[in-house]
Amino acid sequence: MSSTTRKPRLAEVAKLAGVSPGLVSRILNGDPTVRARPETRAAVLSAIEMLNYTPHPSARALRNARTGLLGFALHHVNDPIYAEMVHRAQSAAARRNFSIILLNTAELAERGEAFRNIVLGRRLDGLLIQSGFGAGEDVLHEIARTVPSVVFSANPTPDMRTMRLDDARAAATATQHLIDTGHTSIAYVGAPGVSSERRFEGYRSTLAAAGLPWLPAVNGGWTADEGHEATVRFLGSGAQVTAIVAVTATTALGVHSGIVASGRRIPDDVSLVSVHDTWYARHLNPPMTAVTLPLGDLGALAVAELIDQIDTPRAGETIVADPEPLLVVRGSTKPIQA
Amino acid sequence: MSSTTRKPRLAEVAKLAGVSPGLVSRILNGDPTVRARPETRAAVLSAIEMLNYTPHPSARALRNARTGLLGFALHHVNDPIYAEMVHRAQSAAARRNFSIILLNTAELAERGEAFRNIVLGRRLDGLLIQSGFGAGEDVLHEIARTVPSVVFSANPTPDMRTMRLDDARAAATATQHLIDTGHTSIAYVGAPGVSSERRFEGYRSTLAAAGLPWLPAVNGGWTADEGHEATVRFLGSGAQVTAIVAVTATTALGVHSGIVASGRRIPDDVSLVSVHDTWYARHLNPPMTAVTLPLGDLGALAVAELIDQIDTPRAGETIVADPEPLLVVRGSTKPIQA
DNA sequence: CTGAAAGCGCTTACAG
DNA sequence: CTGAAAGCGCTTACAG
Repeated sequence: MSSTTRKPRLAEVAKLAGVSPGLVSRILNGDPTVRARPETRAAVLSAIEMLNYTPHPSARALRNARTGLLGFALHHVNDPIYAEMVHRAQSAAARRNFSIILLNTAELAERGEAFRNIVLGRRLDGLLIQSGFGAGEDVLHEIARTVPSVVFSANPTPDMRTMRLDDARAAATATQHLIDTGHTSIAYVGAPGVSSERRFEGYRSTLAAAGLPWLPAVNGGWTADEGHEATVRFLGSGAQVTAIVAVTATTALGVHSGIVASGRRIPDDVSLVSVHDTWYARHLNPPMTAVTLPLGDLGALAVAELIDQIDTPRAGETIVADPEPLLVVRGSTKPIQA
Repeated sequence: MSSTTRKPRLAEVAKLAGVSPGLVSRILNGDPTVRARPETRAAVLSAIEMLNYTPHPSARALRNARTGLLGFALHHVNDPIYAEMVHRAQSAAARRNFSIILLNTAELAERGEAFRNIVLGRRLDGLLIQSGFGAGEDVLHEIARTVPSVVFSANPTPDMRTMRLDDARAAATATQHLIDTGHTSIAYVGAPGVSSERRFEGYRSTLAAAGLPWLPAVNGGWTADEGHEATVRFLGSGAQVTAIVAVTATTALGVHSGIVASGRRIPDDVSLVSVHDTWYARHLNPPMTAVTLPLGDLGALAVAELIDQIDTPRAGETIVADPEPLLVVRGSTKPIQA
């Protein structure tokens, strides 16, 4: 049982190799000033190997004021869009010997104590923050100013590196597709938070530019269940739209089922476009037309960006990425006069 | 800019309160032998408050040989079932002042180096391991023996605390539902790994017990895309089944779309039951009948169990939880003679 | 070029 | 009951 064997320390490696602890440390960290004889170096390396030595991260962290830990503050880990993002962020971090700690935005925003304990208390090296999904985000932004951070947000936030997602443009792309295929009566199902407001604005302005009427946002929330309820209510109240733009992939799924539950057909009676594409979109019946934003890539990019920032601090508002939204046409939309 | 202000140390709190560092530490940690005068204690507390003091976790970790970090090794964070589990595990951990670090099983199994650096190197206090989904898991089990762990698995693994999911029973419940509603020609769409094999066995034995024929598992993989391809091939090859049991929620979605793509109707031509229920099941068209296993609860429970185990080590194979699979009947199944 | 020593910020036996 | 001191395992200026 190796479970009872204590882990070897640097000093033991040094003793075994017949050198000082300092030298082992220097070799381990690739100190360029080290000019140890090849056989000395080999002895150190083989001692490390022999003892299966691994440096103690807490000791290192204490010395270096670096934990190798990145926090990822999310509203919904179980949102497929962000799950993918987390997944990619984790891989990118691991490749650079960082680890990702999961943080819950709601918990953080609610309990100042949690924020203090976990974010400040853990001495995280950096923070990724999903923003724009609700109230209480001021707290998060405050945190973001005390530690290197990348914020995923529609609004470039002053004094913060933000990874911009062009919400408005994505919604505009979705809306334009519907206009291009002859729809003139188009609704938007949204959710609370700035992100949705921006998408609504993309929807509204695109319709306005085309000289078409727009409707106030139908409040659907960020989940499929909420999207479903909102859609059933909306269509049940006699709304005569021929097309809907949904704020995100989860909500869109609920809108999808809500349209069906209301006894209308997709796309014959109502066309549907989702902002955000995800793995399940193509498996729906009918498959969901969607606007792709490469959030997985952004997750990886944000980690790279964040680690760079930790190494060489830079301040200020920076738009790091701003990918072009891509339309993927599937079965949930069809031209109005077809 | 508080970003430049150094964080206060224990010693500074002590100075401000006019006591020794040791006493502050004792008060902070609720040492029961402390009998400080109320005003002394108050002075300490208010000094902490005033400086917004937070103990340095690396210093503590170094002293206590405890990091407060739990690793969660997963195959697919973006699988909705496990995303939910991670979410709940995170909450449960946060409540006990532990943090969850995301680990990728595939990376761990592939690169021994990653395993060494991250799992041993990080000195994680404990490990949650999703098992049964592929090859190379021996490495994981080896790790699990060196640090307090809880393994999610069908098979209680020797020398490990395992949180058992009764895969076989869940699949049996799904299959029995189909038998009860008159189906006699039922297929199973599976995936690689022990988990799926166990579910297959549940399927097979239930049919056998009913005197009905069973088919070899259709290999669908753990994703919707794979489930889709496998189903299209399977049905395209002229299979005459009237019902399918799918290994998990993601695969089931692909089977769903695969049936539709093959020109058959759900449930009129083919009924479909998913092992595992998830948030999107009810939003499909038609909604998916599923067998619920409370994986979210298990995630939370596993964390509690793990932390207990860290506090008071216990060894050996233990079946920690074994919830009853619950059938949720929705629109994707219907009686054969209806 | 390498070794000895101090110190990162805690906690806790040991004295008093 | 509380303080002074040692030590957790590293890293790195400082000597040599």
